[in-house]
Amino acid sequence: MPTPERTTLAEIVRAGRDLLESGGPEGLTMQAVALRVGVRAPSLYKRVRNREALVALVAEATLSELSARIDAAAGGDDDEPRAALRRMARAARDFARARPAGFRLLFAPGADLPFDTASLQAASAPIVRVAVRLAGEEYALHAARTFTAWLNGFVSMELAGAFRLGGDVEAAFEFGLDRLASALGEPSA
Amino acid sequence: MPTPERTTLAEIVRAGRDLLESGGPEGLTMQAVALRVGVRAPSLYKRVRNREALVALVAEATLSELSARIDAAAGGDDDEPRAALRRMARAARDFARARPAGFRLLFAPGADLPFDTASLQAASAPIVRVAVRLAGEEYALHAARTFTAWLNGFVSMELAGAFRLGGDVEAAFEFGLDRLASALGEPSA
DNA sequence: ACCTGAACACCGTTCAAGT
DNA sequence: ACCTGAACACCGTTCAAGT
Repeated sequence: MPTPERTTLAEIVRAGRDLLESGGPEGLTMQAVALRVGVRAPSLYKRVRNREALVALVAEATLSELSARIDAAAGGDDDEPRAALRRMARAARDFARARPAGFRLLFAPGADLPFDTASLQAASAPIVRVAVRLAGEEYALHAARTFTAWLNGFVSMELAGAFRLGGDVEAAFEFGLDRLASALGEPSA
Repeated sequence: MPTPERTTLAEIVRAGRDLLESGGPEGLTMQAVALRVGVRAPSLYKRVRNREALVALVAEATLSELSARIDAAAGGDDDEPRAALRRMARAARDFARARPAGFRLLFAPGADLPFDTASLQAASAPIVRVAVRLAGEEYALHAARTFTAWLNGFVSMELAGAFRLGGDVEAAFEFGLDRLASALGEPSA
């Protein structure tokens, strides 16, 4: 005798994301997720292999949202590359502030969350595209990695509260953005 | 009737660091730590408030070791600043590879591990010192933050396995190092 | 075919009782 | 003064039994 489905995978992932933001990683329990979607914990295992797999799905959903925001900020290909870089950096930083726990999950996995290579590629694509225009084909990947590393590092440290020596953090962000944009565009020394 | 101490805080923290590296964050359990130092789990609470406090101590010990390595790599004040920057970056990257789980703990805390501001200051000091020589007093802090953000971001992404678009990751590291050193030394645009 | 209560292993933490 | 077993609350996960 079939029983009607009382929830969906999408609903479960959404509940996971909400719980992650409101209660951190340790707030993301199977019981809390189950409660939110109106089911008992054992039922979750019909849709998801285990908690780790659910966390991976949450990470992937977060990455794809970040990816979409960066993409939207990238602008057209006729745009000034430095302006595009600035918009993408702001978009990523704003996203990290809106979803700090989700952002942390992305590049700071407990063990190593293997997100899909395709998702990672989609997220990098707009950055690589701007890097091509800025640094040229040959150095585009290096330039994109340098920019992404700086951006991810800056935002992570900001979220972790690691900037505590005084000074204007906002100005430091602008400084880094300016200098990187210049540096990436120059011919190699 | 006093009982002789069967372990010490230092021993407990060491056990915590070892377990973190061998089994990740979830391998760092109170029971495993207790077993290693030859005591039962409840006894740990004589030296440590709870697991979270122990993790904070592990993070702080890791930060201070990283700090020492960067300091050792900084070299004398008569040295070429770009060479010093390169040595410090290598030292940090080597450290992250030797203690990946510990490194992850530093800037990717579950909630927000509040490490001691003094430790943070000690860790930044050699970088700020080189930044002064490279960028001048006025922009030293901005420059140090830009460099640290890039370094931390690059190493974190490397550890997380986020560089998967092909290309030479080693060369990307050198590229970033070169371009940053140049960019930070230039007068502001 | 999905859902559930019951059960199990495991973990963090407290506490009264030992020495 | 430190250490311990026992106990409690909580979590992830499995599974037989319900519909």
